[in-house]
Amino acid sequence: MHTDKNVYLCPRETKIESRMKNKDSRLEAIKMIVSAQDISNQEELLRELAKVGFRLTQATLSRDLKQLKVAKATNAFGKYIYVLPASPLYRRVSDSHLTSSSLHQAGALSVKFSGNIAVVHTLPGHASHIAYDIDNKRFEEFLGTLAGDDTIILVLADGVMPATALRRLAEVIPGVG
Amino acid sequence: MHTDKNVYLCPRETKIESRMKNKDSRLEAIKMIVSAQDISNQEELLRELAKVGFRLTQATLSRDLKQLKVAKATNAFGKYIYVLPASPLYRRVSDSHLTSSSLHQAGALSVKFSGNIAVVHTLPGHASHIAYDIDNKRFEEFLGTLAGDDTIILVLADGVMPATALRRLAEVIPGVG
DNA sequence: ATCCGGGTTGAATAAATATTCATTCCGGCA
DNA sequence: TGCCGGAATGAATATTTATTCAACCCGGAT
Repeated sequence: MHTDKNVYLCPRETKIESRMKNKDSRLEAIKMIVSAQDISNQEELLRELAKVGFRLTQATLSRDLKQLKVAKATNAFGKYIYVLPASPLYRRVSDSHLTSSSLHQAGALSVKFSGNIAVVHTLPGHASHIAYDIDNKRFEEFLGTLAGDDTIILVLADGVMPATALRRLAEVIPGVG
Repeated sequence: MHTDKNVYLCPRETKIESRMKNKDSRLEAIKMIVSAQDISNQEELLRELAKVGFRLTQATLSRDLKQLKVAKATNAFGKYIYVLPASPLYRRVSDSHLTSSSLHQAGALSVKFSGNIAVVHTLPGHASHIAYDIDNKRFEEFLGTLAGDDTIILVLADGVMPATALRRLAEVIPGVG
């Protein structure tokens, strides 16, 4: 038995729209709750949803979570919690790496240019680490990096001069240039 | 009945060290496998581990995953997969809604061009998957792709315009362009 | 030596979660 | 109008995952 037809009274909305709205707002509520508190399982979440007026079964909730791509993870205290997929806008910023720059000085060996490509050679194993730091700076001059073990390929934006690129790289790899 | 005492023969290691090493290398293997391929459930992971010589039960695997904080999530294609916490893909966010443009849906975040190179940024961990899809299309316009964790470098054939490349990419990444 | 405690594990089981199946509610179309 | 198809949903069920319990191994303290 569905309750939708009783829940939405606005005469200007078709029932389909009402149901959509119902589901959508439920999904919103789920996101809200999951991000606001530690939810360990679906029953718990069901209870929270009930508090806000959403009546649904575990089956539906499971489908909702799948649609929202909510994941079940373990927090620092070994407790299971649901987490939202991270928005790319809030990507993690490297903290510890950037400070220990003297390591990088030893890590990077050379930078060479060809066309719109720069190739950075590093000590074996250091490439992804350094590339990670470069990425986190989000320089407009660099479209992206791709790291192997001891080599980074760095794509420069159109029209960027090697000298400019070197200046940017110097922020990550002191001693370069 | 445990098999540890039969498994490790090196006389220079104490049994405790052996067991630690065993578990540690097993955890390493788990991280490796989980980051390299799409694992949907623990049985699947058990089979992969068996291929590499690790014998353990689902109970132990469950504990390992909890310790590693591996999360079960849903990928862009609605399939359940395990993801490592190291990737910032899953973390707690409080304010932001899931800005799910269709780009985002497919795991791709942006496409930029420079000269004969296109750089595709993706959600962490999605690059090789998307690159794989691009490769499978065997577009004449693309000479090849190279994928890292969240970046794809795509080499365009001579004379191919960004607009053309975008049209091709749109076949793989709905919403591009 | 003997006990105690912490850590690891498997088997069995409990708990949690996903899916199947059936139903309802439309909207579109012949 | 009546029929078809798709979306949403709940109940029941299947599947998956976590935990309980007992056993074992060791190291250190008594």
